[in-house]
Amino acid sequence: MSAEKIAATLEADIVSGIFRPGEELKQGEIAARFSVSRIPVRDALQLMAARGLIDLERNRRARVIDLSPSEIDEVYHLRGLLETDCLRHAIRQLEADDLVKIEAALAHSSIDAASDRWADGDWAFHKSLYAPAKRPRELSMVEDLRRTCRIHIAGYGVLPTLTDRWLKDHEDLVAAMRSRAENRAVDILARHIADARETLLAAMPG
Amino acid sequence: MSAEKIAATLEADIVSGIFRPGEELKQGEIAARFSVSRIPVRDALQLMAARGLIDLERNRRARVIDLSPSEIDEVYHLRGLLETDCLRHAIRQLEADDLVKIEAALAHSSIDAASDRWADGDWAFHKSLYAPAKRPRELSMVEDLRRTCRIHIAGYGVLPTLTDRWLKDHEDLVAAMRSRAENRAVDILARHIADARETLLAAMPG
DNA sequence: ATCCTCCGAAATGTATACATTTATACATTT
DNA sequence: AAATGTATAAATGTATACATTTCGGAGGAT
Repeated sequence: MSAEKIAATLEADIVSGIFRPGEELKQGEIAARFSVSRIPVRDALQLMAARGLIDLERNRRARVIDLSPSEIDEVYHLRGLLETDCLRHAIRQLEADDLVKIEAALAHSSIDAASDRWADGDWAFHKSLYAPAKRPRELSMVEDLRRTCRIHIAGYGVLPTLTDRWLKDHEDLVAAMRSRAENRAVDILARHIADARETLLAAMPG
Repeated sequence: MSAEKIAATLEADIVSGIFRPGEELKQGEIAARFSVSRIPVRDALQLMAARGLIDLERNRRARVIDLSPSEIDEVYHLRGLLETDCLRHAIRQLEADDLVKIEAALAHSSIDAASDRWADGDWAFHKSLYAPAKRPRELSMVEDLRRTCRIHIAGYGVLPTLTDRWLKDHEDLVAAMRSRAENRAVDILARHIADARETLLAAMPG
């Protein structure tokens, strides 16, 4: 079991809420769990820190990130900025087969909407929206920000309330994209993200 | 010598152009240079990878990042998006003592403009502009993007041509901030960043 | 009761030794 | 001459052992 696989397994545990924000991860326990020495575990922890899943300080135990409401607020602000920018440029470069993939992702995410995999489907859908912009670095930054949100959503046990509205937003987004209505699509997306922000902040203490 | 210090020293070498884009970093050589084993060197390399200085692949040597012109283009686009956003929010929350610090940073950066520390002074100045926005995460992302640019600027031996214009932009930015002219300040900054983009791209092959 | 101080247990950091994978040079073939 | 295959050298990955630092509770002073 190599560092990458250990990191991937632990990441799944964190975004699914098994490890919650602020929880400590001990090198020795992880090493025992995967039957390896602490060396590859240390590598795995550094990889996870690079992806923003945990905080690492020298000589201190690793901790799952635990953001304050104001930090969460900044993350959602950045998501609004970057995701609407991706969407704008996606619409400007949209081609026919892009829409086919978007429709497929929409259908897939609708099926998963009520299951515990809703977050995976949601990201796959949004990723398909942003893909035509061809901005790999920007997309990767969005992915990091969304992962940060997801860790807290899972950790605080937030269930998507308003699933109906959430699904309708997705459908409206696709409709706006099909008619190249850039500003309308951006407005829908901005409110969509603002709604998600409210839902998480409402569940957070402090 | 701990991982953090090794990483800091190597970072200084990379942003100063001693190690150039694409150059390989071998664990053994670094370990010998700092008189430590390869374990803390591996930690240092992971830290550097997290900050975007090098690329790390399993079983392969670490390499200083080496972006294509189109990737550089995306980085400057992101800088424009994030830095203008920081500037807007800074102006909206600007207070008297913020301007004092900005003036000081401007004076300092003007002194360093002709020396080989011009990039440090430039970042210190821009950081003082964005600080009033109180967006630590956004500022950190800007810092990462700027570091990426700086590695290539140093590696390709780009000297700031147009230093006069560059300094005038800084003065104009401060003037615009003092009069809370949000749109004017954003326009100056956007062109300022676009100029930097052109200067680097012109020096890059391909 | 609350706050220090100190000490032992436990966790992290590092060196060494060895295993595994990659890279370089050279021979062989087309 | 270019391309392919192979062996040797060199680099990276990991386990173990030990050094260093932190954490948590016992004990005493306020």
